[in-house]
Amino acid sequence: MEYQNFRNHLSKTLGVPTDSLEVCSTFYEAKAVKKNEIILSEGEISDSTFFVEKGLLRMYSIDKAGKEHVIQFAPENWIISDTTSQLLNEKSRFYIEAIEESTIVVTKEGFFENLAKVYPDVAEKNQRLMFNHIKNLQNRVNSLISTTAEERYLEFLKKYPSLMLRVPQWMVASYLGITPESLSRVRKELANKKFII
Amino acid sequence: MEYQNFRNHLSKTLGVPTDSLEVCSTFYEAKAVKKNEIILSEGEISDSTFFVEKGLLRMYSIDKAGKEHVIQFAPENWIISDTTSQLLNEKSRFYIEAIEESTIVVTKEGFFENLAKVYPDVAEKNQRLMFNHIKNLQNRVNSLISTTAEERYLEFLKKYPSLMLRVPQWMVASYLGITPESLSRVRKELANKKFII
DNA sequence: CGTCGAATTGATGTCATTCAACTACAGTGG
DNA sequence: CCACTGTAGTTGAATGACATCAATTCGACG
Repeated sequence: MEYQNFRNHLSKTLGVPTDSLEVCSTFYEAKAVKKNEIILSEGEISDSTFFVEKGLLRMYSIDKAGKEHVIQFAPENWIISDTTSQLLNEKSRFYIEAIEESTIVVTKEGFFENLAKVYPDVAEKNQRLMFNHIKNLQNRVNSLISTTAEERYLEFLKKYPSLMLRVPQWMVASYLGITPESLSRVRKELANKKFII
Repeated sequence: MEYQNFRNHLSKTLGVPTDSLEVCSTFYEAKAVKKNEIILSEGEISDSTFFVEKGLLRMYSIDKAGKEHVIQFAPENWIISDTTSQLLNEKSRFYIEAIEESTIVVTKEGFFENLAKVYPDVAEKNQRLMFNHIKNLQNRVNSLISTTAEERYLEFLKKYPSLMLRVPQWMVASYLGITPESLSRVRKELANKKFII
């Protein structure tokens, strides 16, 4: 069956039956994206959300100096979107790009509303997901203003154990808010202290 | 009339008439809080949101070393709550405290749901507010990983022009993720460059 | 007026950046 | 199959940004 992860995820997080997708089949479509393909660019307005069926995406910004800064990674079963662009109808300040060859499910405007019509508690469950997102962002802010690069790296390893193996090191550095060189040194330090990596 | 700001705010952001509050009057109450009074502590579980009718609140964390880190300020007409504690039912990791003597409106669990029953598009409008919150947090993360202390200070001044006059400088430093000493020097630098403060 | 926290300032230390050089390795085209 | 190229990662030396510690001043308020 297609969209297996998508179905399971919706079932698990929104509490709808796995065959519930038929009711809003016109509101989503699968898309294969190649490595390094950009599916959302700065300045675009998009009302889509992207569910990662397989593969790995990242969201990042580019500053005036031309440097990239990773805001978020999205491996399998994650939903990623620029909420600003999506609901507030503003131009996106971010890029979303595939780090690996991926399969994503693009849900269009109205998908969740439509699902909510048939399964009323979808709206509430959906809200819960958003709260979770806010929680993660608050944690990230908190950690950025209160911890060192080394601590943030250890947090990252703990929270996303397998991601380090799939994401280029310089992107992780960017996510942590440091340079690739600094991360390299942090890792060396940790290796010396016999924290195995 | 009481709760003037609260009514106006709900009317403006949620599109309900200013006299609509009667329908859910059992779901909120005003509260006067003194300066330095803590209305939510780490470890507590709270299903309330706090609307600032008058005054100024802040949300902050305390790290292992005992240092405070300001996550957010909330002046008049802001809503502040620990979303984690509120909807995910986990213990709060933050404190919420009054910086000035304040009047707040505490809305209890069910307030928005109840309002939404009578005014159906409240739910959607409410979601929009949450997206806005996410947008702000993303901006903050982006700025923390990509800009210097000076840039962040200037951003802060631009975004919250009057707040600098009401918030002790060391709290602003904490919000920016630097020490009070550093902020003092940043300000001195800017003064030299003839950016008037 | 005296006290206490806030803010400033200086001296010094630490962490992370920058720039540059070098290695390792994967992908490309001849 | 090998040479060429480009990107990732590491390392070193110098620099810069911010932190820490200590001393002093400022200012609000009882």
